[in-house]
Amino acid sequence: MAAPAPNEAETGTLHEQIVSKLRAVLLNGELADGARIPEAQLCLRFGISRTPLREALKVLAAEGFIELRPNRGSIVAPIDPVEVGHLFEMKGALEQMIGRLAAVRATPEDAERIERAHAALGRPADPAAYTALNQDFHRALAVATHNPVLLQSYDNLQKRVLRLRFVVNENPQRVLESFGEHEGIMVAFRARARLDLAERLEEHNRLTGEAVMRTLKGESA
Amino acid sequence: MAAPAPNEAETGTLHEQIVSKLRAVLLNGELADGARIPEAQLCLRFGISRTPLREALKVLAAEGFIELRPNRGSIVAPIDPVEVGHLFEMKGALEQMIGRLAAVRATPEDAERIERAHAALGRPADPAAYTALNQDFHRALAVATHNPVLLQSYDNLQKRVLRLRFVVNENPQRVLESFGEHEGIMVAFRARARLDLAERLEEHNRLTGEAVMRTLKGESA
DNA sequence: CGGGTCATTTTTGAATGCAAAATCTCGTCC
DNA sequence: GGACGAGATTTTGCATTCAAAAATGACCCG
Repeated sequence: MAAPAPNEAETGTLHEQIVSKLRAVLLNGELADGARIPEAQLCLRFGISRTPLREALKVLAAEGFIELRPNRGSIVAPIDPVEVGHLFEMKGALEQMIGRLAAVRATPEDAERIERAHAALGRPADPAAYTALNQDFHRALAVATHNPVLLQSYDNLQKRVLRLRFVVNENPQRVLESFGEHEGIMVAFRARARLDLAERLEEHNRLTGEAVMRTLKGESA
Repeated sequence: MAAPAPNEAETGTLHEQIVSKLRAVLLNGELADGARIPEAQLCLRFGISRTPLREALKVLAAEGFIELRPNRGSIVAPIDPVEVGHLFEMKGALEQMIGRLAAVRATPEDAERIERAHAALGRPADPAAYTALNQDFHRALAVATHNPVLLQSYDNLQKRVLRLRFVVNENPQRVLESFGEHEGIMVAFRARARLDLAERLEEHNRLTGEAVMRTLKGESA
């Protein structure tokens, strides 16, 4: 109940709602990686016909969550370790930018949201909750840049990374390390030290990415 | 005939082709900023029915080229100076990343493409061609990062910026300055000086953005 | 019993149809 | 002359339908 943050609200056009719901289905891991998308079933479930559902599928495909195979239906985009590396690399660039901008632009309200998200993360409940709270925290920093173009791109990357949690279970050792890094990030943020914050965020992202990549490689081997 | 580079090829699924063609219509300035999208007309022109066209519209809306107004049709996304600032800011982060990565990862073939694109830009033909050649040049650098996630995001930003050329005619003074900056970029690239290249690309982008913003403000005033 | 072929069923992609909403038209009144 | 509003017209959004492609599986033959 604490963290409804990264989910889109029930608002907006019907089309947007369908896109959100469909994305949620993918992010909840209801459909295995590489699984066929059950169009008919989802239509039933959402109470709509195929036309609007397929519109949503095309959007999600453009966002990288789904793969469209001509005449052979859509599948949940399979996780490709090479692509995961690229995702984290790209996210690194955004994290740096977030650090530089958030330090300068965060309003008192932003700062409060960030502090709260960090505090919530400080008392880790179950591992499943950790991932969500962690994303809330980082997203709060992204919001503080007040750049919606950046935020949209960041959200997309975060969600694509979020899918990985079903194939690489969170590494407890890495989670512990994260807490220390988060503290450092907060120190830099509170001091509004832009370059320091940027560097810490970038490094935190890099370390997380490396841990994920190691696990990915380990599990495939 | 020289520069077919940034346009998607005639390949891919039918859906992708429709998206490309539609994007081309928008980028060619056939439809004024804020104009209603003539669904029926485009269906005729592309020889398709409304269903696949509307799928493409949703994708372009998600990419930021179109605005969907419930029950009131889609319009060409109006140019908002604030958003333009955000676009350039975001692009700045990517340019930096491109500099750092391209310097290290460019293959000899990449280098050759970059040199050619730069040479083509060196002998400026008409102003319309300049914008396209300029984008080719910068895109060649982005390609040299060998990161498709980055490239896709970069392409999207470039295209959104490209639309501006119909509202802010290229400033000759600024174009001249660009040549110098491009030379500097090439020097850094040939030396594979990652930080120098990153900084030059970032600055070049910033200066371009500032020039565009000045023109935008001037014209609205 | 395994492999391969052809008919059947299912699924996909796109055109068409239909109800609801918005827009336009034109006559009326102030 | 211009503002208003009822009715016709167009446009939108979605459901439905239809042809073509792929998946299934029944059958045959070696």
